[in-house]
Amino acid sequence: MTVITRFAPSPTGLLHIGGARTALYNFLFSRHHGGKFLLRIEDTDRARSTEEAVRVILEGLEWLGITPDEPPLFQSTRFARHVEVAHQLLAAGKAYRCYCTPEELAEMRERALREGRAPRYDGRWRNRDPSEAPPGVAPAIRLKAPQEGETVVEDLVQGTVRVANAELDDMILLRSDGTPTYLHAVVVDDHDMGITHVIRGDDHLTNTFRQIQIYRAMGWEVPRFAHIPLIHGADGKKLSKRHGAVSVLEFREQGYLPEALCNYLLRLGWGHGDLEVISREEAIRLFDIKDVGRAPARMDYAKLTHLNAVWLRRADDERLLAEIEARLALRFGPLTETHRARIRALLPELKERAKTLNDLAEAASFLITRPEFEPKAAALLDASRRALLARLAARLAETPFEDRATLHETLRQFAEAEGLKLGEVAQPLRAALTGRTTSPPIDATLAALGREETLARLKALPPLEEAVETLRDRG
RNA sequence: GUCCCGUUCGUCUAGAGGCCUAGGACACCAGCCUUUCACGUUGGUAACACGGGUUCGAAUCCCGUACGGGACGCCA
Repeated sequence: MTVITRFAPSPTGLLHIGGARTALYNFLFSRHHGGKFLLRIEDTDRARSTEEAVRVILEGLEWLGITPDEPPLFQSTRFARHVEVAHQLLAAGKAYRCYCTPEELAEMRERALREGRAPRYDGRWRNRDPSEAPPGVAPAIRLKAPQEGETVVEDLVQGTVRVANAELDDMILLRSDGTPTYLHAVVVDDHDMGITHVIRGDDHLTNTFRQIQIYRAMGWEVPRFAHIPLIHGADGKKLSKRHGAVSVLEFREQGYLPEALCNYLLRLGWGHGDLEVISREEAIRLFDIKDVGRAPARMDYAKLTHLNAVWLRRADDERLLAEIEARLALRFGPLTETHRARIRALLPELKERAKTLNDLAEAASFLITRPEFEPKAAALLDASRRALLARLAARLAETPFEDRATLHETLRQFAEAEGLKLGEVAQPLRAALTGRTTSPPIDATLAALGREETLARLKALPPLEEAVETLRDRG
């Protein structure tokens, strides 16, 4: 049997990391078993569904590399089929029309709650004769669910979960306005799509019992289920639109790499020994739904960021260059080939130091624009250091810049001649060239910037007394 | 309220009765490396929710308690 899984988000909000992880697990599971992964957009709630949300889901999945094997199916297009199945059930005597009014149901619920019972439909139309139907009332169609025995889910994650059928009431299949309910539509679609494994959030676990009853009533094969725990926010509360649920696209904007986010999401609720850094290929090879934990996990940005730094260091330089360029161009306009060459030259050093693409772009910015000086850097550029740098400039004017080792040696000899330690030369130089007190190694920085630009910056050092004063005033 | 699920360092997890003096990762602290910052590296702080069983032996099995989560809709 070919494994077919699906991700079935409703386009009423964002694609947040909880949804993204569900999609990832479905994807990995199907790939691990050489099967298919499908996408179904559950847009039956027309009032709340938006095209924008659909776009965000599609774009988010695309970015994460979790793409379906077939074009997405929109649930709203399946309306007629949902109705058809409900009527089949009706004709087979496995469903019935219920003429209860909303007021009646509300009262039923209230009384149950008051008497400490679970709020359930009491089945008052289950066995009534259709001739008793009140005139002018449009009926809902309810499933004639078994009342005795129990319904069991052999869940791949949760294990065997059973509930007494007496706990379940007769669910509505078709509303009185003729539209299908979610629970019914999902079953019909999953069946028609040939879904073999339903992997979803464990907030659906208790829905599963009712869904199984529909499969049974139709005589359909019941798929395997795997209910994975929800992801909670950093504060341990459920992720919701109002509460820490950010779109996966925001992670992209913040400079996270899709492979890092996937790696993080994979490890959130799943583990394989001591493995932490896991590629897509390894994930496909190792992923087993049985290894998914049962407790909800919390989002931890620090770990995500760490993983991002790991993947950043492994990333291809040209790809990173494109990402940096896209970000810097927003601030400084199009880059020139000279700029690109500088970034390329320093990239191996820059990527060691960055946690996100945004960090990386920021750290590279001095290569394409004259720096603004941080107070601590400005403080390094007092009169005597400026004189020192002027003497150094004369030496650098005669030094080839192609080779880091040569530059390093030049600096070392210069420092020695001045009776200084290397750092006492390197720090003012770094400050003058980058405007900061931290940067990649000074020889690499010089080499990337080139002789012409280096000398120009040393010559054109702006007066920075003001900054120095400010720093002094602050203590 | 009823039903369902869960509970190992701050966080993510390893752990399928003896391999556990409970391992790894992030974060944190200290040291080393060093031209700054990172990287790297060495070490450290830190957990089996609680109470009863079962067993020669329990983080692992059973029961209860507490706490957390989810579901109970003519929402999805």
